[in-house]
Amino acid sequence: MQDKILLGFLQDGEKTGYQIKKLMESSTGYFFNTSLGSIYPAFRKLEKDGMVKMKQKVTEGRVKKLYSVTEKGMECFQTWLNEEITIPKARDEVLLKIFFFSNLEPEKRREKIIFYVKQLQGMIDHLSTLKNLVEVNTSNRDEKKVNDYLNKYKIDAFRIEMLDYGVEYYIFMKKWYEDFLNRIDDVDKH
Amino acid sequence: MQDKILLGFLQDGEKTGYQIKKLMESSTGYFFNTSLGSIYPAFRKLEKDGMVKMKQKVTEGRVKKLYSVTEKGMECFQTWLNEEITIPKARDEVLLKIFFFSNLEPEKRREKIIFYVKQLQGMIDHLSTLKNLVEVNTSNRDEKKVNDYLNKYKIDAFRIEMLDYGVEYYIFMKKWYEDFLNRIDDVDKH
DNA sequence: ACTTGCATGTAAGTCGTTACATGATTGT
DNA sequence: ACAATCATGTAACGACTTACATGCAAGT
Repeated sequence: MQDKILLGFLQDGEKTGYQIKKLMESSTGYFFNTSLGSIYPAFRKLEKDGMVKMKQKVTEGRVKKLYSVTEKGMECFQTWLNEEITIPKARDEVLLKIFFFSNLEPEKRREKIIFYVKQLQGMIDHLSTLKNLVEVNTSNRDEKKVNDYLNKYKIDAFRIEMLDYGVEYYIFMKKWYEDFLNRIDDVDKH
Repeated sequence: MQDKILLGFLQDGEKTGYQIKKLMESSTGYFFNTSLGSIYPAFRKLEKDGMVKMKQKVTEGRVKKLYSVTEKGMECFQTWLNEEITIPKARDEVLLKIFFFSNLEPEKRREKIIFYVKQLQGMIDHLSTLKNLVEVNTSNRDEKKVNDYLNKYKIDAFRIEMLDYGVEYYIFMKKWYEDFLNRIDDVDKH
């Protein structure tokens, strides 16, 4: 999957590993983010397999390794995009803790959930801000400015959709945990 | 995390690795499920670290290795349960594909989403059935039967909550993807 | 006789992280 | 001068999966 995200980010032109890391942080960050320590070796492997080609370039005294996707890499990426999509495992540690919540004192349970709801609110705020930022920058009358903005951050309709999904997802979770808190409060009052 | 789920399942008595695998399939399965190939080595490590102790028992000609949690294991599990809970990364491959959806033909995009929505419905049906099964079995007048049932599958209020979360979670996703489908249909009509 | 389920285990491989290491440039 | 950011890389480690390997018991 690591390799697919790299090929994906190279679809609109050559980039360095560091650049991709920065793009990831500002876009896929909330659901997918990989460390530089796994990006660089991944690029080496992709190059070995003929999926990407590397071009060294010296800019402002710095040696940069620009990677671009090859024909073979394009095919590989398309194949992956075309594969049937299946439900992934949630692998959510929070759910696991709640599954074992009977082993924790009632007070502590409440504490944990209240703290978690606060964190979820923070995430909602953060993603909403990002989404608003995009909306403000794209509602400008100056079409050139809008396009420059969209291009700089590689934003398209689907990437905005992913921001929307993030907001809605965390709103759902927050609501569920708030209701859950009410339910366990009722139980504990007995 | 692997080790924590094992310690968690041992909280209500000694079990074999195989038993835990079965319990996982019928309870945490939809959000957490590990293979036997990682359960057995994990138990060995836990034993080496003094978290669990093993007792060999011969039942019906079969040699079983029953693990039980030690004092140290109890502490370790409690510490884990008490740690502040933080938002985990979603790491959802589906989101990643949609992020790169502009590289796929509009028709294929629709196909993928329609297929995914069907799968989500299947998941909703599956978890709803499980939840109903629990509800039917616990609405019995015979209290002994109810307790036997709850005990057999190690069900408590929180484990039922986790089933509820699963149902609600997949309903949320299904709705979002259905709305998403309508939105991309509108865009493609231009 | 055969398949399914119970029960355990190992080996190879994939995937990813953190920590360490280096060094240049840019802003304060 | 100093910190932050740009830019790349390696080593050690952790977590987990699949495939392989074994063997008994129970049901059909």
